[in-house]
Amino acid sequence: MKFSKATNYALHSMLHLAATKSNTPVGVQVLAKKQDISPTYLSKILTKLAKEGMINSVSGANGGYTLSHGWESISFLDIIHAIEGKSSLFACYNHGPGCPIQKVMLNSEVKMEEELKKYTIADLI
Amino acid sequence: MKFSKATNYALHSMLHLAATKSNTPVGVQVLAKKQDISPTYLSKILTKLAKEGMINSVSGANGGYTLSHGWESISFLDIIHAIEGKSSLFACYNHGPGCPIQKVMLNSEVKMEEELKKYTIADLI
DNA sequence: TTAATCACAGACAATTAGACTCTTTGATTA
DNA sequence: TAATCAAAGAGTCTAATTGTCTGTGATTAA
Repeated sequence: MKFSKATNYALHSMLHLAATKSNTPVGVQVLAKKQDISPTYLSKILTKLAKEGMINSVSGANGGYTLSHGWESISFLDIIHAIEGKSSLFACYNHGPGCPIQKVMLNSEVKMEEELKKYTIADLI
Repeated sequence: MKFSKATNYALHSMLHLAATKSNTPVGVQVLAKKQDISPTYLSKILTKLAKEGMINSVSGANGGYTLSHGWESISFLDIIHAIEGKSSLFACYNHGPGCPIQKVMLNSEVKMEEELKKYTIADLI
């Protein structure tokens, strides 16, 4: 029961891109070096964000990644969902539908998600 | 990023014990059969709960487990912590101390924990 | 008192998820 | 046209999860 490191890398990459005022793309090497991981691995993580339309990838020499239009409204929850998926954190196996334990667990999970929805990367700049 | 199955088994075992009105101990076989897992495995999970003082183990013939005195005040969070540990869900690796991302993550986690603290097994009876 | 029942502990095994690396491919542009 | 880049696939290594099997010692019902 932990957030994955990939989620950490994704959030920090987004923060880096947001802190970069200019619109010139930031290469995966730069982002990877700062986080001390391999470019190929980070590339995979960023591809997930790109598929969700949160960032744009620019191919070619001096290419890299830029934030997509409307990035200011991307929440923490959006980024987390892009990396970890959207399925709920708790599953009841034996009890049938309407499990009272699951109700409590889901309700608690929603409280966390509500909070994660409130914050955007833009709030940290 | 999922709660473990062990947590599910622990919560359901607690619910079963609480729903058993009599004070006679419930054997691990009974609890395991209902949840369709092996008694030895469930025994390991229940031992964790016993070490935290949430349940009592009764050895000998017709032994088993009973809820400990004061079980009504045991929260969902207590049970989850007993199984999953108490460390936080998110860790920042590269950024130094005072990472703004971590602040948001921890804050959100606290919201979930506050909710899990509100509910007890007794609330489900 | 003896045999059954139980908790408990430790060793072991299988499966899955996490955290990567390596290599190739294909697009873009300096 | 050669360098630079993203993207995709296969493969690897490790750790955690999810168990099972076996043995030991305590307790008690018969």
